[in-house]
Amino acid sequence: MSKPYTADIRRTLTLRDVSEASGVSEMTVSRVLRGRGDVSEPTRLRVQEAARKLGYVPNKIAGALASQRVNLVGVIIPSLSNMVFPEVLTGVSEVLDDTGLQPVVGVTNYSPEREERVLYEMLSWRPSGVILAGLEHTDAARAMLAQAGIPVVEIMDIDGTPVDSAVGISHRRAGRQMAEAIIAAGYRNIAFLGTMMPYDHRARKRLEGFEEALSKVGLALVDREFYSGGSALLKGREMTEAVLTRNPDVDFLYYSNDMIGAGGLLYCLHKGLDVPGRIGLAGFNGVELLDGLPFKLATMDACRLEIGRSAAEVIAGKSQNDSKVTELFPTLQPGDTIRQGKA
Amino acid sequence: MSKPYTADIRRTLTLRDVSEASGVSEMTVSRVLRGRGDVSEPTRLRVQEAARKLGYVPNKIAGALASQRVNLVGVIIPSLSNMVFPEVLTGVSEVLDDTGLQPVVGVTNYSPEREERVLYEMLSWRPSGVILAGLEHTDAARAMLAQAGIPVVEIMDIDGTPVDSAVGISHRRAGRQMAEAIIAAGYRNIAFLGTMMPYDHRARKRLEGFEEALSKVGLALVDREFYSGGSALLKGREMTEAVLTRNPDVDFLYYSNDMIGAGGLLYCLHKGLDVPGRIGLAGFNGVELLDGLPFKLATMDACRLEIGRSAAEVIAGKSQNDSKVTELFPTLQPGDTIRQGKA
DNA sequence: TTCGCAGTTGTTACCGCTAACATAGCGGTT
DNA sequence: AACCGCTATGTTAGCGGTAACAACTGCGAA
Repeated sequence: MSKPYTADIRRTLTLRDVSEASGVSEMTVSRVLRGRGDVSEPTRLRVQEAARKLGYVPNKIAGALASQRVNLVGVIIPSLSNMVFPEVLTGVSEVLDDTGLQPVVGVTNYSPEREERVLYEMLSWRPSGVILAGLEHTDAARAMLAQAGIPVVEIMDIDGTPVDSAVGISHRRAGRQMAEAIIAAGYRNIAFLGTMMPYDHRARKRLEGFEEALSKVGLALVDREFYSGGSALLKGREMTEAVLTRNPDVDFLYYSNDMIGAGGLLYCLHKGLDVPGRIGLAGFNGVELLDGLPFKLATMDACRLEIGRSAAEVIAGKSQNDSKVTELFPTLQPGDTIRQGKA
Repeated sequence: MSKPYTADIRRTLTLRDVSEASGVSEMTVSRVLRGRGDVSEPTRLRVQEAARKLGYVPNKIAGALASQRVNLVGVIIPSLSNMVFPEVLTGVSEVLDDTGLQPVVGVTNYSPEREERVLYEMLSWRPSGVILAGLEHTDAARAMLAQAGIPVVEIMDIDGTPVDSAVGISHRRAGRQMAEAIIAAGYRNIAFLGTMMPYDHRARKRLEGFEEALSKVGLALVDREFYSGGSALLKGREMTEAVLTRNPDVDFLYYSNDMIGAGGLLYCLHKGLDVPGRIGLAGFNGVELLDGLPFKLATMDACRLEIGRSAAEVIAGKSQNDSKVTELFPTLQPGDTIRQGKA
């Protein structure tokens, strides 16, 4: 294998090269390149021209060390294949874009140990702030966050105590709300279908809230089914089949996310079941992705974009919110899969 | 808003703190924390204990500056909401995980200017390598890459000349292959439905290859329809309706990606059209996401995971491949939407 | 003339860490 | 005893920038 990189003749460019090429001191070059004022127009142009011609790219490592300033914001999320986190990232980027801050993404795959490692790695770059999903972390991770001396925003969830500040929704409340809507619509034989991930605390909290609301009116889940891995759409289909075979009289299916819910919906439609008359369905998230489905699945949006935006605002110090916890309120979208009048 | 961060009393910890706490020189602490040998067992333990107790997190900025070594690899991709790039990232991570290298992701939104900015930003952190999607970049971006003196891998596409090395598939060939399969199956009135993104060069190349193969047998596209933005599933449905209304005799729909293809498929099924007898469909990518659909859409997988892996191997210097261009070969998955025997 | 002052440019001393080399300690040879 | 070679640890000099301050310029005011 050829390795031209180390053999490269020319050293890497430094301020000194630009300085020599333009006949001013390194300091002046530095000032020009950072857009600090107090540099005369002709000098500025000469320096810019020289930098451009040489193809100089500043060394932020040196810059950060000297200035004790790093324009990075760590964003730690469980997964990228979920569609919800990319959307959060979009919100974060939108806000950070005009602050000079840059998000750096780390992925944990829902593993607390991996989260700890990713966090350690990130903090070792001394970012200006950290945004991370969830309120549940290892003790070591919490300690690092507390020690770091930078703003920390825990996102998605507010049912718990943040290290510093939090932006999110109450998943417990979301589960409760959905249960109430389902009960109000007259469904009684309700099943839950969800992920098996022990570390998806938010799904767990939704289920807890859901069951709490059921028990308040003397109901309990008729069945529950869990999965892990694989294509969500397919799994939703399979799980739904399993539940309906086991319990043919189930009249509502509550899914832990929209993708498996969509799989279940396709299955029900395929089987010719009367949706939402004979059976109702609901998911969670409000993924735009599914807008093309023949039926709209009942869901609750998780305020993903807004969470990203708010979190970034807190980091950027733009937040007008004084409180350490920002609660957002998802709206229930009944779609076409919860019947409207009481049965 | 409260800002406890700057007001924090304790300075940030440095090697010196650990050094004092453990009674050895900073250099020895540095050696212990980096796992360099030549440190006696008792010293090592003492230092580790001190570091742990203080909650010391090394400063990689200083470390990188001193050692001229940065364990970061820039990965620049057009989008995260596409599901194909997260999968590439998975492949990259898998390989980098046991090399001590860390991917850092940048997103361009298919904008060359943004790509240039993101690249500049990344190079200013002096990464050990760069992986970026596509072979088309601004002149400035190419110049930076060439100057950087680090391995550069352009991924996804190999129809062109890479700055350094490339790993991907030939989208032109992929388009051609699909056209040949469609022609062989006896379809003749073929329409194309795709994205309007002027900078999605890979979709463009697939279409070019596709049309080339059509014209080779004296055929031409009967219709074409483009979209941008919105829910892919929904757009697929709408575009398909538009095409079939305009040209009721179209007997094959070639989509630039699986999501809009799935939308189209759902539309056709909903309309009760005979698929694949009366009309055939095909997409591109092989997204596992769609596995739960009632019909399997014909597609070609883009070797996403493998592309990520190979690219990372090149960066890590693990590639056994001597050549600068690694071509992967997608396989055509006929699914249920191309009829098998010739009509 | 002398001074002050704003605007511009240069000088110096680090930032926190590591490469490279220096040194100390120690048992074994000759 | 002098010397060797080894390992474990310390010392020194930066890495490439920037903060803070110093210095120089020209010009109007006193």
